Amino acid sequence: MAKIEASIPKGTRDFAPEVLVRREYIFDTIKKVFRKYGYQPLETPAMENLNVLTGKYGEEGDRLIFKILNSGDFLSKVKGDLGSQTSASLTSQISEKALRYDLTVPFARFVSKYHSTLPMPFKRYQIQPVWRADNPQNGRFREFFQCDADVVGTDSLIYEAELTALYLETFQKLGIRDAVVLINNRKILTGIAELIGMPDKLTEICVAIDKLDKIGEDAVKAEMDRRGIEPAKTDQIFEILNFQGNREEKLAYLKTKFENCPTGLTGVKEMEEVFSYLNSLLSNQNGILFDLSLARGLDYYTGTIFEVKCPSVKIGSLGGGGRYADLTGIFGVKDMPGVGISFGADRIYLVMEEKGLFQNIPLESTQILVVNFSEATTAASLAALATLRAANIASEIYPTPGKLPRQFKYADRKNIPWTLIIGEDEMKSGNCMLKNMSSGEQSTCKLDHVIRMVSL
RNA sequence: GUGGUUGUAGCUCAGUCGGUUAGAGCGUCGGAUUGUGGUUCCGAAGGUCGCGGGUUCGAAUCCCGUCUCCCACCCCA
Repeated sequence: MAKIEASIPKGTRDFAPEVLVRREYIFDTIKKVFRKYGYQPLETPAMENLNVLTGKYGEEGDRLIFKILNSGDFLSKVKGDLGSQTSASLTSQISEKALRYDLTVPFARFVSKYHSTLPMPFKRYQIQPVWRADNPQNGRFREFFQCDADVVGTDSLIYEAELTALYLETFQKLGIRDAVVLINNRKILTGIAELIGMPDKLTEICVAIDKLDKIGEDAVKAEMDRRGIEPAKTDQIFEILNFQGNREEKLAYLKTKFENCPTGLTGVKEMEEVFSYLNSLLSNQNGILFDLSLARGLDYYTGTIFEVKCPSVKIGSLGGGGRYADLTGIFGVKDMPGVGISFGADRIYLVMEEKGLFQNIPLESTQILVVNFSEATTAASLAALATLRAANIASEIYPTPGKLPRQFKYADRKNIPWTLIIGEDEMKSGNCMLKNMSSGEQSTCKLDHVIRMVSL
């Protein structure tokens, strides 16, 4: 039989046990905080109908959606001559399903389908993989996990403050102490676009200034020029973006700028409201930064926008989110505003690894390895194993009798902290021997003493 | 999707100008060691040199294609 290469698709990963233990620690931490803030779990299918996904992420986004071929002889159903098709016309005929690209659109679909039966406002969290046909890079994969929390059915800005607090608490719990939550408001950016007389260029402006911290002011200005924004207007934009001051000073400055700009003023007022809630909710707000240059590329955001950065590690953002005025309109359900955030678990992992934050997470799963001393003692060892498991102690037995060194090595490899030996001598006296694998100390005792020792 | 880069044992990497049987360390396995591992010593296994084609008397080495890794762009977590 021909040998098949044991490779996996580009940008995907196997998660070995020692990696997965750490990933699960991240997911568990996030999940616990989500629940503590009142968010309920949701899962949706890996695949969605293609028309649910297309057009939601811009032209670039459509290109990055993984499509699934129809079943059966899909080519025979193509209308007209195969050779004269474009990729787009062919795709729509041979594919009607695709892998989900994010968790927000499937959530919107879910809410649209079940809104009449859901408690409103509906708060859900969702931790599942998503797929993008992007080229991999550091911290970028084709299959990766998103951890989203959203609340829909309300435009209360209390949730903006709540999600900010949720972000900070989670990163504190994970040990990423220098994580910074950047906050801005799309209406302020809209105001700026109106101020310079180019409201139709909002998306271009956002895409360009979103790169500010990555490529610098000069490069952003050059990009704005390419995108059809005159240098004089760009200078006007930067005059506002570069304003130095604390929250209150920034807001006061913007108010004077937006004197004749209702949209911009609304943005300022929303920020004021969010900050007032935050003042009640959080005593320490060091990790929150009102950043006028925060823009975010996605166009469905209409109000507050968030992004989490870790300044000490060279990697993209660790999370992001924002408020959207209309989540479900495309599915025919009106008046469903919402706000949500997302954690990038894969990048959080890389940051924690780089900072050495996994040291304190125990790698072991099994607590006791029961040594399989000899054929004569296997039965007694199995009985002890059953007792340990009945006492809720994670334990396992070595499969083949004999060769103590090999059994100890196995315990080492799996980071098992204790071994339990029942040899001929112990069996006769009705005892067992418990060995601490890191200190090497061992003592003979009764099994129920072992249970007490290890349960400590 | 565009451009650059990388690929040799399970892992990290040598391999000269194209030349006989492709090496090392670590790891694995066996033994020293039939009641004690993480130390030591001895020994062994393990390779379609990413894959496919081409040039050549001869290719890990040169050429083309392709896949993958990493990097940049686009975009994003």
